[in-house]
Amino acid sequence: MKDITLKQIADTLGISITTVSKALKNYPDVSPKTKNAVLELAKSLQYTPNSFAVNLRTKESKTIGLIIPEVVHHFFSNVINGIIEEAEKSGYLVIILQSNESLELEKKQVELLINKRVDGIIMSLSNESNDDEHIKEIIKREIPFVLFDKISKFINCSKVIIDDQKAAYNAVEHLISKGCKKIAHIRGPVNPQNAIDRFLGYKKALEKHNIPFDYKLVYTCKNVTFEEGKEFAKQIVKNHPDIDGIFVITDLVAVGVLAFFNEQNILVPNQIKIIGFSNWFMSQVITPKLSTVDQPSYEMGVQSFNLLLEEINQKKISLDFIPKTIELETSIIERESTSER
Amino acid sequence: MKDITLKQIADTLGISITTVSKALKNYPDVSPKTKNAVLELAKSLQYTPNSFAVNLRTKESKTIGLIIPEVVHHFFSNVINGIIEEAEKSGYLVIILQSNESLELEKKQVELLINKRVDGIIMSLSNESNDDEHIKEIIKREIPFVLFDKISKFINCSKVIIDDQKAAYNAVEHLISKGCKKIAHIRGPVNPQNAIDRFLGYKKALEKHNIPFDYKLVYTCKNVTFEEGKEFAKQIVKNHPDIDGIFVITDLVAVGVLAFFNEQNILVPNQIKIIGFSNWFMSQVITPKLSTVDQPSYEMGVQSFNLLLEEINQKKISLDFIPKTIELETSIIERESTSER
DNA sequence: ATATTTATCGAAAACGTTTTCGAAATAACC
DNA sequence: GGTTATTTCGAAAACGTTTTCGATAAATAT
Repeated sequence: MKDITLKQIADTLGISITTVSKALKNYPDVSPKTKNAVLELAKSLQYTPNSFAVNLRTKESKTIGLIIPEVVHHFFSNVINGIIEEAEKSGYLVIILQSNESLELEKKQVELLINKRVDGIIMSLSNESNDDEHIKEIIKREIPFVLFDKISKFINCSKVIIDDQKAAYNAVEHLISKGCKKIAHIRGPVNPQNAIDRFLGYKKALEKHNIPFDYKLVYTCKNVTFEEGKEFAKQIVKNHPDIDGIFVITDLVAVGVLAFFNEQNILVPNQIKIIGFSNWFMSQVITPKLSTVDQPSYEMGVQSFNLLLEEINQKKISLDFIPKTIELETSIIERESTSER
Repeated sequence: MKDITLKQIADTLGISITTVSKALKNYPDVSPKTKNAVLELAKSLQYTPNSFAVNLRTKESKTIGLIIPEVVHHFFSNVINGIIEEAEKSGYLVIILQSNESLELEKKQVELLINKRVDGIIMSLSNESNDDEHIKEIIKREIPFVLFDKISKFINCSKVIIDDQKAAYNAVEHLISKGCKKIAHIRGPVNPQNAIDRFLGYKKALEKHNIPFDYKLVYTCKNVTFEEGKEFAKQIVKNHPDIDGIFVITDLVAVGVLAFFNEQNILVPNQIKIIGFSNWFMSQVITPKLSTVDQPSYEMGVQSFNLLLEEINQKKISLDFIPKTIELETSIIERESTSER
């Protein structure tokens, strides 16, 4: 059961490898008769070109790499979905690697992909990551490169993002419009840009509506987990029993907050209103249903791939490619956790 | 910014490509002096072998393919996680493709991976899939192949599974031990083996405890969604108000059931007890906390890859490989939804 | 008729590596 | 001294494709 090669087709047909190759690729300089003969034989033999040889010859593998903090995550798994499906439309396959939010591991994964010689890399930075050496290496080697969601402002490359600051601003303003006077913020880790921006949006909304900012009302997640949500909720009611609204960095943590309030029979939205971020599927399933900011995760995947593809194709022609940034729209989804009463 | 090749190292050192290659691969027939020179230069030039050329020459790509019904799924995303991490330990990368529960798409994905000449394929069958042509093609081509979770009994290949029938039996017996007398089953689609086995386990447990089996108490999911869970819960209370226990094919659907009961103020576990399957993270977060069957998803990924690796290595030596089946343990996780009252 | 265009083909180089096998040089032996 | 082992190296083939470019034959034009 050996693989069929051009040579075998050429030999059985008594023609050259060149002609066979040309026939299969529809070159104009092969007669209809021989072309048909080749096509027929190739089909009956189930010939498929040896991709290893094609890769070597064409210097591309029709494979891209994707590095994300974690696969088991409602947001990222939806992005994966978008990337995989969009890539397949253009004949690209996707290799997925995780950084587990570790800079060290992220570096290793980048190295793996570079050595693998993927045609491009899509990435969302780990919490520890900024414009480090491994990223510079990607840029230096002129490997098509797109960042999404968790980006760094200092990296000059194509990006797919949302306006985290504006989205957060809107979320907090939503709380205010529902009558909240004292609003806490459970924010993401200190480093990632999106956590910073959401925090800034929170602060800005307070200022805008003349609510004094109090850094004691800001709680900072380390691992962004359900458990952290529960823990911070506990601290919030203990330290600031008069708080009537919380803006939470992401739905998973917000669900933790809700879980604690449910246990303690603290009424949401009556006593405290909660708004999350990212519109996780589960947030409309729990009680009370969680208000949130919709972040188009699947669409982010689609756009990220298309941006990468553009760069791949552009760089085949000329190396001077101007990075582009696509900003996707978000929207407030109002549910029970912020209803008026 | 051209890639470094063996030839360049050879030329600058005034030696042959052969010797450079040997030095890098630690062949015994190269003197310590030249070896060091090569190693040093290679390092300073950041040489990495061109994987396209290596693939062509060695006929392997250190890449495997993974086909699953869907990425955005608590069970499968955990399996992905296990496979990716385990594969990386052995220097393998993973290409992920989805079948979206469609046989047609699954066939296409298999074809893509075969043409890509991956070193092996790990797969969980779509609901529509049995022992079809595309699977036979994998076997015929002697591509290392592992099925996990959603398998077919008629395919002779390595497998990683759980004993669905036994697990379901235990789940239903758990309900009975908690006092349930009339137990409904929301089952998976008709075709998949695991849905069949779980149904059989349900039936067996009833028989064993002298509870008459009534096919009217079996509800069959089409899409296995949250919404279906809600809908079936509605039907159940309407058609059989005296039911006091439900065994649900998977946690997501069971959460739907709980959501409906919450809305209707039907008390769980007091009026009806519920047990799910697969131990989704969310099931311990909702109210009431869902009892379930723990299915080791991450471990399934790890074992699947290791089985595949075994087959890959074995087939390098000799083509007659005897498929192996690994059966992983499950356990009942008792939470609020089946507590005594 | 010859000159020129057009249609059809194939030789050969190239992509970068791995590995076999033989050659050369050196060391060891009697 | 010559013979045999040992060490160290490199030529060359092979993996299977793509593409350039030149060659031949046929068709058209002059």
